[in-house]
Amino acid sequence: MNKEQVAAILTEIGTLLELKGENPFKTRAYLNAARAIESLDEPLEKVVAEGRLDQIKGIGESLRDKITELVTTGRLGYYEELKASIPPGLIELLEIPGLGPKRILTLREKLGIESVDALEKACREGKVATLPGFGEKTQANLLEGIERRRKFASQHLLIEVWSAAEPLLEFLRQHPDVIRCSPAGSLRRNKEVIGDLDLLASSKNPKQVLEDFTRQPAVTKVLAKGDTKASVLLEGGLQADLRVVADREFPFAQIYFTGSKQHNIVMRQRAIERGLRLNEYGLFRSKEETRDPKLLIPCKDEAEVFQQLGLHYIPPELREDLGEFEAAEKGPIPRLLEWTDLKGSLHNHTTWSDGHMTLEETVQLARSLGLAYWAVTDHSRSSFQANGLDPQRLRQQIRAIREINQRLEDEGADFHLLAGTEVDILRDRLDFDDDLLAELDFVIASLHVPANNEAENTKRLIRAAQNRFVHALGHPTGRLLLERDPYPVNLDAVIEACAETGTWIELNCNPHRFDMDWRHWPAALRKGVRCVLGPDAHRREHVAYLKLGVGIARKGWLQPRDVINTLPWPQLLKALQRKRQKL
DNA sequence: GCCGTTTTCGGCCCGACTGTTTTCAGTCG
Repeated sequence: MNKEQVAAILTEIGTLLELKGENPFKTRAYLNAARAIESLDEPLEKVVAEGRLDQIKGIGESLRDKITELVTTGRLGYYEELKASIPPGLIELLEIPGLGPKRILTLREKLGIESVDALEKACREGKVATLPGFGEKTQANLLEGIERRRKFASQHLLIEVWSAAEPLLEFLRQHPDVIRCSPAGSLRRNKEVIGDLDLLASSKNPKQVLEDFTRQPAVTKVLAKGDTKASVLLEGGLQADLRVVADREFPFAQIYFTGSKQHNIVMRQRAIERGLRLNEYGLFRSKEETRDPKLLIPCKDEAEVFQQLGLHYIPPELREDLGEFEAAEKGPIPRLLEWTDLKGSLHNHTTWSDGHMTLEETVQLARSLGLAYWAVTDHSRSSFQANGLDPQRLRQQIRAIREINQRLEDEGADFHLLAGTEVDILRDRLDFDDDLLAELDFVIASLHVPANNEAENTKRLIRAAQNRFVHALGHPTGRLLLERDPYPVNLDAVIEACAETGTWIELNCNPHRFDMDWRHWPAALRKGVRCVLGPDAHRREHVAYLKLGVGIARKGWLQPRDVINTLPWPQLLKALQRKRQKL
């Protein structure tokens, strides 16, 4: 059983315990352990075999034994008994906003409700409103929650949430009563998938700001509105929360509402260790709960708050409690990749396969962005659904690209178009022979038709990495966010093979993919693997994906030196030759 | 269930909002 599977079971145990009304800290212990297992950068079997499980922070005696049982036998008696004791429909009930373990228990005991359907029926019959702790309003809200859940996804892609956030941020920037404003939550942390949109503002007149916020054109319903906070629903079902604080409180609120939750727990803990108290209103010289301005340690921005807690500044993207504290204690966090570091783009399509730009339009676009190079990597013939090129068409395309480059050179332009391919990784070989691949400047190899078998997929990817003409592996897990899980593959082994052969791995910047996942990059970097940031651009507007991808790359701790397409043209040429000479 | 230069027991981050209540429980983030 691999890390992801073990983590999923531990998380599920946490949820089941929550439903049982167990001690919430016990629930949290399971969720913490799941996270700890997930972020392990060595094989779980190895840690178990060497008896090092309980050296991991958050895993004690009991969890050590349970994880060992899972890894060695593939089963866990405790989990199976727990699961059998709870009707499966209850987990779904927990997803209805407004329902937690206590109310679910009441619904179950008084009305025998154990599923969303049963709840809906009871609400419609008016039975729920009669229960203690419930009322007409709660009943109506539950019904609405059920309907909304049916109609809209509860999770949204980063790109959708940014599009919704931008007009709201613009409204805040323009508002006469707003002093400072900022995105917050998982949006500011650039998570690939987001639950709801969090915004923060400072003002002397919060009531007015909140009032005007709830009247924005995109708002379809006001869920809550108080003196400091409002929640609304936007078109498309996305929930947006705005919190308004005094300007003095802004940096503290920014830290608090940016999260993550786990990151904040450590921050508060650090404050307590120093005899201080941290909340969204400030950092106070007090052990007691307080908002007393006389005890406030004033900070003008987030960096000063971190400094007070003995830390260098931690960029929002890294605030996941996945190693940022250890790093920020030791010294400054390295400068992470920025959009302006990119010198070119290496994974792109044209009208020759399934793209919507011609070669000429591609050149125009890339030059208008000030890029120094751009690789054309159309699909290979087996991707017939994408109008993949056969060897003859690819050779034609290479000639066309060489002609364009000749013309650019004659014009004295400082721009280069690379001839490349996104070659399919087939069952037993690549879609093009080595002699054809050797004619290309850049080769990225992708698995588009995976097997339903981890060993098989791993083998295919490793074989592709071992080919001396393959520069990079494209979107190495094939996941489509909110649509399709990654295909089964042993990524640790693939990363190992890429490290050995000097093969780069793509961080595909298509917002549906963001593949390879940011969580795997720190381990890959430690092994010496480098990254290609690929927009996988099929249309003109897809170049914007590069910018989004930079946000994800930052979550993976990628620095400019780790990313191939930050290299200036002459160095890129050398880097492209290296593997062919080495193997 | 985890954890410990204040602790091996008693903590574990903590405040806002809603709705059902007449002072607060439950949920949420």
